[in-house]
Amino acid sequence: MTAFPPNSPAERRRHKVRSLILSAAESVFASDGAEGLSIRRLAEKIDYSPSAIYKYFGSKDELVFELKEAFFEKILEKIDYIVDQNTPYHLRARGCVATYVGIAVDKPHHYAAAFAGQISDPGPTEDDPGFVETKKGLAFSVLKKMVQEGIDDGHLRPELNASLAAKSIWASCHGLAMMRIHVPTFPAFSPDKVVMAPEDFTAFHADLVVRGLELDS
Amino acid sequence: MTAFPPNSPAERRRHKVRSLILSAAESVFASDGAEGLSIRRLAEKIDYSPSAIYKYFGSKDELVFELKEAFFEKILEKIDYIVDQNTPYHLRARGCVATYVGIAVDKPHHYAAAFAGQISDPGPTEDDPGFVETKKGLAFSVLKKMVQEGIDDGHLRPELNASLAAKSIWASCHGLAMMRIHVPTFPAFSPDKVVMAPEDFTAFHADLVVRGLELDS
DNA sequence: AATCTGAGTGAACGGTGTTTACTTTTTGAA
DNA sequence: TTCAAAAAGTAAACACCGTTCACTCAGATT
Repeated sequence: MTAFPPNSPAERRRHKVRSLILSAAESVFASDGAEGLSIRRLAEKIDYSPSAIYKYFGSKDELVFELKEAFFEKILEKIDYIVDQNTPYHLRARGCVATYVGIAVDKPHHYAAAFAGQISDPGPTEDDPGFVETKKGLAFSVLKKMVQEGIDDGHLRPELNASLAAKSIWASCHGLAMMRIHVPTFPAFSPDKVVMAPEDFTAFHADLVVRGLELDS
Repeated sequence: MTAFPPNSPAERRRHKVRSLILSAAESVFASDGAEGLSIRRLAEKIDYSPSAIYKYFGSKDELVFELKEAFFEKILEKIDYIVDQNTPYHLRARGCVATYVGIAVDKPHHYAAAFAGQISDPGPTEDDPGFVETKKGLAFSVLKKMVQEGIDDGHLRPELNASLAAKSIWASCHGLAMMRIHVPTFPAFSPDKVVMAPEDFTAFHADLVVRGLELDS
């Protein structure tokens, strides 16, 4: 029905309106988040009726999902770029942490929303095989690859499992990002508001994370 | 106006209704989160009118805030108990991580909501001096105390700043907790769903975090 | 006994996401 | 070129939401 790239005039027009909706939504979402993004106000902004939007997106969630995926693709690209560089492992690792956290802090609503899906109440549910193709899943794969290289190079402890280690790193980065986003003055809150720029703290955090994996010296 | 503990019959009655609201809200909140907690349905559940609730709480946010604070007080208590034990530093540190993450996973809606305040868009805002008296702030102080002891005992690198180190640990724990909450199958997602119980992964994560602070051996 | 205070209520206000029935425009074929 | 079918767009309604306001009424105070 909707081919990409669009070749017929109809498809081109449709694609254009779709993009219009997405870009208007993007700007609102970036500053006000998902809660602040109202279908009605969005429609008004682009001079369409609210119901028109539903001809392009099945629901608000679906619209927001595209924004989140596009955002995480940007993270994926930057991480991928760093990991693929021909520099020592520990530099790349530190670069990943700084970049990841930096992007998250730069677009806090995007980052927080990207993880704020529904909360699974009970124990572990069955595995989601589609996760690996998610932007998040791909970003994880890249991270894992880097860790594996660190192990193979002899920089990291050989008994480490790359997948587990990467998950731990990811969690640590996620935590710092979320702290920066949700605790306004992190890491400089009272009582001992440490004199350290947020970027320097990120470097400090990265250092601890990397140290945890390194060979005992 | 409302004394505590209540001594007059009127105060006792008021306190009772207040508790009724809170406990009904607590059960809904625990299973459905803040979004799923509707003042109207809550009122219906306890056989009051929606407006009645506003005689006890200024807003839904205020009501939810009490639930979150009570929850984080529980975290604080447990962490405090562990830190004050007379066991080696590394045991207490690992215990803190496991306990913290365990509570968060056990009450995911509470934990996520406790951090899901408004997102501060721009750079660092001015410090919030009241943070230190928050339950979160108190929990941090306890953690910091433990790290300081680890440094003084000679278990951790002496050049470390206890406050910074504690913040890094906190962030790492927060990250794991949030991952467990928001990525349903973490840490066992595709493609290499590692055969490791979530609790064991928490222990692994704790190990890496602790290692990052330890003396080079 | 009269008054006043405060608990509780019903109805409304302004907002939300979404659906339905409808009109208008565009398309593609006879 | 005409005409039916498909698609784009819309207005109005549905079912919610948090919150406020004017109001009643029971219980405590004077």
